[in-house]
Amino acid sequence: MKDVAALAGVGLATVSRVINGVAVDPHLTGRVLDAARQLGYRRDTAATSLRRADRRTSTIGLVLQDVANPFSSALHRAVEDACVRRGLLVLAGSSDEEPERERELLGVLLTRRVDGIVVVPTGAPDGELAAAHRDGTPVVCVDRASPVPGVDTVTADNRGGVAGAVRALHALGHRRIGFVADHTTLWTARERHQGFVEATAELGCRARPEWVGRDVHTAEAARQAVTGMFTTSPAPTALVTAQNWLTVGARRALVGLGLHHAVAHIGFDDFPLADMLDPPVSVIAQDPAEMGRRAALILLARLDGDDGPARAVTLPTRYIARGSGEIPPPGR
Amino acid sequence: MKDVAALAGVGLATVSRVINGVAVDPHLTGRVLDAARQLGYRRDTAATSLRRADRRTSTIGLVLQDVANPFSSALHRAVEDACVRRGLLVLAGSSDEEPERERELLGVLLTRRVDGIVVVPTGAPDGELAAAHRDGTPVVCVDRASPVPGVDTVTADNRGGVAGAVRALHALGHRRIGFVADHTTLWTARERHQGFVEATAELGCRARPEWVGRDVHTAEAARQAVTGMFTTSPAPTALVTAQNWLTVGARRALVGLGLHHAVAHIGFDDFPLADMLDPPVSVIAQDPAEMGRRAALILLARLDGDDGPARAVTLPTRYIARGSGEIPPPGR
DNA sequence: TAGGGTTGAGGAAACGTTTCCTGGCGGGTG
DNA sequence: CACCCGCCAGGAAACGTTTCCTCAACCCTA
Repeated sequence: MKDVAALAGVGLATVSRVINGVAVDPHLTGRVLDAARQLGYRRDTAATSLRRADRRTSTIGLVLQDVANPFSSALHRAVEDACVRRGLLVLAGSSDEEPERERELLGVLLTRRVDGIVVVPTGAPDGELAAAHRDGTPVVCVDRASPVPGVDTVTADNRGGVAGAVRALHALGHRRIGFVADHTTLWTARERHQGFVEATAELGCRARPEWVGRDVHTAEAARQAVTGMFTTSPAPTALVTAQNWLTVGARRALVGLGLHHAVAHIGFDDFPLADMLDPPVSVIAQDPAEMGRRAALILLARLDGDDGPARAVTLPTRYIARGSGEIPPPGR
Repeated sequence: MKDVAALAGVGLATVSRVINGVAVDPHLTGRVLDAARQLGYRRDTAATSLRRADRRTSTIGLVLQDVANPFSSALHRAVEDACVRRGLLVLAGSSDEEPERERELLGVLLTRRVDGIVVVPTGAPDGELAAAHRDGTPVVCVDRASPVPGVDTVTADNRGGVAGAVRALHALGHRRIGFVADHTTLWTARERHQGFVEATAELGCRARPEWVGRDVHTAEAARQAVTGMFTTSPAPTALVTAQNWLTVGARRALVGLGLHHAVAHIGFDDFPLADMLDPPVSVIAQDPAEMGRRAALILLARLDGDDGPARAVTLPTRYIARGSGEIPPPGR
């Protein structure tokens, strides 16, 4: 910058003004821009945000469960889209559901002085998250309830979604319904389980502990759990799986048992190619892109000075009937 | 930091030393750490990298085609994994195959003074990429050849992979083989097409222009192209699709025509659930995670001072026979 | 005991930028 | 014609760190 100023024969302040688009003698502006181009000048964001009055870095942090999970990457993309329009860059990382890693990641982001944070919280009490919120860095929790109070959240209607699926299965005549969910530490897993419990109770379905798998975290674990569930007697006639990978694992199990056309199955969260499996898989779809978009919009509003009370957006889920959920119980 | 120094009753330099783990009187260290904790002190990365001798920001940039594409997100994850171990943070963005967006993104990354860049280049001549390389910021191109010479690259053996698939189809008796590829601007699309052309020529297959679709960019476009291809006469008896979304589009087309068990089909690049379709889809698999890992390792080596000649790693592809590629031609 | 060497902490400069403040110049008015 | 006001560009301070340099204190040796 010093060199640019020297080459253009102006002061540093003028170069700064030109770079920042502040009105300046057009003649000087031209000289500065020429000099900058000639020297390949590039303003340093670190120094800029260090000195700037608002201390903004034009960067927001995004803490996902795993950038490679389709749900997460759709979310990532939606947040990115909302942010580029505002000239913000997204710093994304994977927590892998580990509270320790989440804290670490948040720490790094805060150290980088991000303007705001969008996080899919592991749910563990998190000092870093609380600190960020306390220090005035806007935080938005997506997909799951916030472990610290007073934070904006965007979640799906997990309970209602699962309950709706259970009711649909019941209406088809199913009375023995199995359920498989992720780690109990996860808010979504608990909510979905709760939705299942409430709906089955309300409908008077028989519930057996061996028809409910909890703390099932991978597709492979789901395959094993479902295989076990359907080789006991009596076995359920229908199944609800509470996460996309578990749904896939369950499909593998049912295909393996030759039951894929015999057992009704509804998964929570849509996934690519669900419509191309045999039979096509019915799902309770959430809209990760919309969740990301809403979260980003709230964050941007906070960055624009919105200091209203914490918002808690709940997005509806949508049942997509494709076939696997429309299989009647045997004998009907 | 000033406050910490005051509270601990030491100089700024001492606080800096303690924070950076430089040996200091254990008694003072304790006082400083206590004061820091008490005040919630957090060192500012911007200021740090501004002053630091090596000017390192502990951040690397990653420019992907689309963070939501499974290939990209697997790559992203692999790069992230390799980097966290070194305490580096990953700044990722989507170029959407638009050279303009790629330039913009690279510009923002360079302005942020990232330590290095991993990029899936659109292929358009890119001044920013060239500038980064020239200015000494290590750059590694993944998946595609670099538009600027002298840059490290990690690519898959696209040509060989497609040629192998064509040979396998030929060995099964297929003589009329269709091919669908992405935008001709993409290096991978050109390479894969080249592999197809070379292999068919070598084997003496009849080639018809209407059996080759190029510049097909979306799953829907692929569906239409393949539907058209298989409703002409004579139609191919086998099909190779050169990208994962095109493969999916082609599956939809074949299912729509009722030909999914009649036409042999091999896709380039594996995708989740390929094994669960009907029939399971045979693919030429590349290993995006390995590509990301290798790219990250090269980048880290460069950051460690490796200034050897540019490396060009070509990773082998692997044919995965699942069924769709093993369908013989009619009458055999 | 005195001097030199070594160790370790503090002060201040520097990193690249923005922003405040000052000073010069030009134009308008009395 | 002279004075005052306003505008605009330049100089310098400041942002939060690291690092160089200085200086004090201590120990060891002559």
